[in-house]
Amino acid sequence: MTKAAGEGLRDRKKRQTREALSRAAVDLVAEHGLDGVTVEDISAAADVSPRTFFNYFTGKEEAVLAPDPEMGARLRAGVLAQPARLSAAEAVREALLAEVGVELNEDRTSWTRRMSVVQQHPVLLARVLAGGEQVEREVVAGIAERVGLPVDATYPMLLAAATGAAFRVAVARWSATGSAPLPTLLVEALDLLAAGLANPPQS
Amino acid sequence: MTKAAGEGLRDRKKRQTREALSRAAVDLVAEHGLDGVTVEDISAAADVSPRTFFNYFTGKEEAVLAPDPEMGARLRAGVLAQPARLSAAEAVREALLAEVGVELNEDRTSWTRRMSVVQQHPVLLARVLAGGEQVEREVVAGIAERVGLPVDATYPMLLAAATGAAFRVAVARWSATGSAPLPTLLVEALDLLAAGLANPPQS
DNA sequence: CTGCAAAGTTGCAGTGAGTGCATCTTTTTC
DNA sequence: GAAAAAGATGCACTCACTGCAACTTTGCAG
Repeated sequence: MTKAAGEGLRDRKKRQTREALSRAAVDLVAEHGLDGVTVEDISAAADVSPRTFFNYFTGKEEAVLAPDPEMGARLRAGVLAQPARLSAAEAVREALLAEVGVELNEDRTSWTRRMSVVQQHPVLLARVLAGGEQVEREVVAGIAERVGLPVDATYPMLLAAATGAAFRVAVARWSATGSAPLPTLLVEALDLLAAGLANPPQS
Repeated sequence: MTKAAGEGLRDRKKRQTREALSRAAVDLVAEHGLDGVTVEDISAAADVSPRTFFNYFTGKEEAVLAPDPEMGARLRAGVLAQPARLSAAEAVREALLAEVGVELNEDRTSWTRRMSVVQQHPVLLARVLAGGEQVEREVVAGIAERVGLPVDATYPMLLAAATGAAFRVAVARWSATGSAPLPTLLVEALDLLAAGLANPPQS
C-alpha cells in the first residue's frame, strides 16, 4: 500500500482551517467593509495566529475570493470533450453551462454572499477579473486545440474573451435583478452574441 | 492682469510632477520589477517627498498606469455623436476607433513602454482590467441612451463588454506580434464579432 | 508504544505601504 | 504687498506582509 487514497487527518484540518478563514473573511468584510477588517481580526475569528493566515492566503482579498485554481483546467477539458459535431462556439457554450451548473450546486449560498461583497469593493472586482483572465487563457488553449489554430490567433482569443464577457454580463444581471436563473441569462447573452450584436432584440 | 483664463503656474507644475512620478515609476519598475521598487525610490527619482507621492497616486500601481479618467466620458460621448444611420454596434466601433487614434498619436512611445511593464506583472494587469470595467460602464450608458434601453438591459451591457473583449484581444495581439497596426487588428476582431463567432475564418 | 521525520503553527523582528495631522512654502488674489 | 488658498513636507502611527527560528502536531515505522 503506497498510500491510502483518502485524505488523512492532517489534510482535513488544513481544509477546515482554510474554509474557516475564508468564511470569516467574507463575514467580517460584509459587516465592516474591506478596510474595517484587519488580518488579525480574520485570524482571531478563525482561531489561528495572524502568521498562519499568510500560510493560506496572500492577503485579505484572496481570502475573501478563495478562487478555485482548477476551474480553468476543467473548462479547457470541457471544451475539448464536447461532441465533434458542435462548432467551437457551441462547444464553449456547453462547457460553460455545465461548469455553471456545477458551481451553483456546490456552493450556492456562499457564492451569492461572496458576490454581494465583491460588488461593493472595486479592489475585489479587479482581482475577480484578473482571475477570469487566467481562466480565459486556458479556454483559449482549449479552443485553439479544438479548431487547430495557434493560441495567438484572433479567433480563439476572441471567442474566449467574448464568452467571458457574456458570462460577466449574465452574472451581473443575475446578481442585480435576481429574477431569472443564471443559466437562462447566460443563454440569452450567448444567443445575442451569436447573432452578431447587430441590433437590440426587436421586442 | 495675471488673470490668464488658461492654466496657471500652479496647475502646470502639478501636471509636471504627476508626469515625472509616473515616468519614474514606469522606468524603475521596468528595470527592477514591481517589488524591487519602493515608493521612496520613485519619489526620489521625481524629486519630491514620499509623502507627496501619495498626494498624486494611491500607490505604485496607479503611478505606473496613470489612467486617463476622461476616457470613459469621451467614449460615451463618441457613441452618442455618431450619425444616426449607424447601428449601435457600428457607432461603438467608430467611437472606439477614433479614440484609439487619439491615444496612439498622443502618447505612442510611452504607451508601449507601459504595456510591456504591465505584461510582466499580473497585479498591474488586474488594475488595467478594473479600469476597463469603469470605462465599460460609461459605454454601456452611451449605448443604452442611443438605443433607448435601460442601462441594466442585456443588449447594452453585452455590446459594451464584447467590444471591450475585442479591444483587449486586439491590444494583446498587437503587443505580442507588433506586425499589424492596432486599428487593423481591432477591425479584424470587431468584424469577427459581428459575424457571430460561429466559425473560425475559413482562410 | 516509542521515537523520528515531516508538516503545520506560532512568535518575533523587520521592511514598506498608506494615512492623518501640523507646519512650512509657494502661488494666487485682492 | 499682505492675506488667503493650495500644495509640499515631516512626523507619527497602523497595518500588510515576509523570513527565520522555535515549537507542536501528525504520520510512520520499528
